[in-house]
Amino acid sequence: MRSELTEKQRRILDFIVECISDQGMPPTLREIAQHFGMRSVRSVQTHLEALERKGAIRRLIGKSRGIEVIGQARRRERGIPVVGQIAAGRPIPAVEDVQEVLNLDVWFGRDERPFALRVQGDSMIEAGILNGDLVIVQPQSMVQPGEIVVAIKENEATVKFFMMKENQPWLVPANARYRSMPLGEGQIVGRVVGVVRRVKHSLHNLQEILHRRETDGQARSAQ
Amino acid sequence: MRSELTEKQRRILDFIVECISDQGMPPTLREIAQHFGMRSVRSVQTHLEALERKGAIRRLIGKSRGIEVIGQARRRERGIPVVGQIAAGRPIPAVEDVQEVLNLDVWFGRDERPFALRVQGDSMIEAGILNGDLVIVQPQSMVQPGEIVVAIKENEATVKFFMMKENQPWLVPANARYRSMPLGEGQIVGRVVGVVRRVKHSLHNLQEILHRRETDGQARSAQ
DNA sequence: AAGTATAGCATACAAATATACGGTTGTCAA
DNA sequence: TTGACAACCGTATATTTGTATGCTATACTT
Repeated sequence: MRSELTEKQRRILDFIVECISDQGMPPTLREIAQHFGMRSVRSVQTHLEALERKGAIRRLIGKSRGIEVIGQARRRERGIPVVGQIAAGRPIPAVEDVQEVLNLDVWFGRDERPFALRVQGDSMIEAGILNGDLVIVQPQSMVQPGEIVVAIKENEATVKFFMMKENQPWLVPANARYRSMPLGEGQIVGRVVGVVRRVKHSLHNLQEILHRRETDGQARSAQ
Repeated sequence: MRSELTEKQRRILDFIVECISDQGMPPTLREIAQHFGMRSVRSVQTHLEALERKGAIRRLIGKSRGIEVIGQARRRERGIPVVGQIAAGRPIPAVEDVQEVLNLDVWFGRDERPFALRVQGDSMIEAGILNGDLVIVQPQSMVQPGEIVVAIKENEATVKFFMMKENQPWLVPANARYRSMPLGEGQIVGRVVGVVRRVKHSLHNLQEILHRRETDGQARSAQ
């Protein structure tokens, strides 16, 4: 759909999105004309008509700044495009096809008020949850076995797998160096629906992995 | 600052924020008047003047819909609160102290146009990047050893650790079952600055971890 | 050759919109 | 009482803005 757009039309659409993003509202026709050095509103008109015809925007008739960008890049002004393919040989990674726009609000249904919790420790490392990660928690008291949950036990919040053992609820870490424990008096706070991590640069991670591999290799050759 | 606002002024400010959030642009004076059943724009004028005087908004003179909401609650309409402590014994997990508001845009400086890429395979599993995860990629051609990078090699995008070996760039997986490979003709697309995962519910993960632990335990007792 | 889409120009006009000036009615503190 | 607000109404005016017409030129398709 967006591929049908002309270069000019695409640039105008980008400008509209940029305006919404930067100054909080769509531009007027004249602001668009001015930005592109056009001396006539008519030019902008035809472009907007084309954009509307191609389904890229919707226009609120009569309203000032009545331009609404349709599609994924809709109202949430900023998002990170999720690409399906990136092509080699392009100057800057050319976004081949934008599959969706990454946005936390949309991802984790914002309606039910989730919250984020910073993970301390490596008890869930085998589930891909590292020390320092943020887990997105959906508050709920009922959870299913196999779900990753946040529970409060002895006044401390912990992230663990949830499972039933002998009809009793248990909290199971994803790290062989930790032990499972019964939920007991603890209470389920919610279910982990997402993980967000900001990757920090440190040689440490790589070195640790290489080291582990070496020792692993030695162990194998020793056997 | 907001506490100085009148009830009416606060409601008008809320309406403005709501408009920006819902229809993507601030309201006109008349839209505000209509919403509150006022029959004169003048009333809205005085309210906006008061709001501006009290520092809640800024006005772009002459511009239609030229209202800009100032302050934290500005344009980032929605975010997920990151909590430091959640308390036991509260009806709904009481957010004790909100440390920050999770927002992808803020987290991964949006200015430099990062994009997201869905990871296929488990070659980075030891770095906590699982199959299906989204990695946030900051486009750049120069990277440091130890950084997780996205590279294109043989027309395929891969996520790997980057390192120098014998003065040559190498791509190193975080999974002992995969092999390192020289970058060779491949090219660096960018650096992984973040990981975002939507946790799917499946017993599989837990079962796999429990199974691994069992076999691990047997191996230990065998030694 | 005719039609259609793109990309411009210029101009006119009506509707939308912000702004300005003046007035009324309360409340509250000095 | 006076003064300073808050919260309204009404009206007038200038500006902004969307919409409507008409024109030129190029490229492409049928």
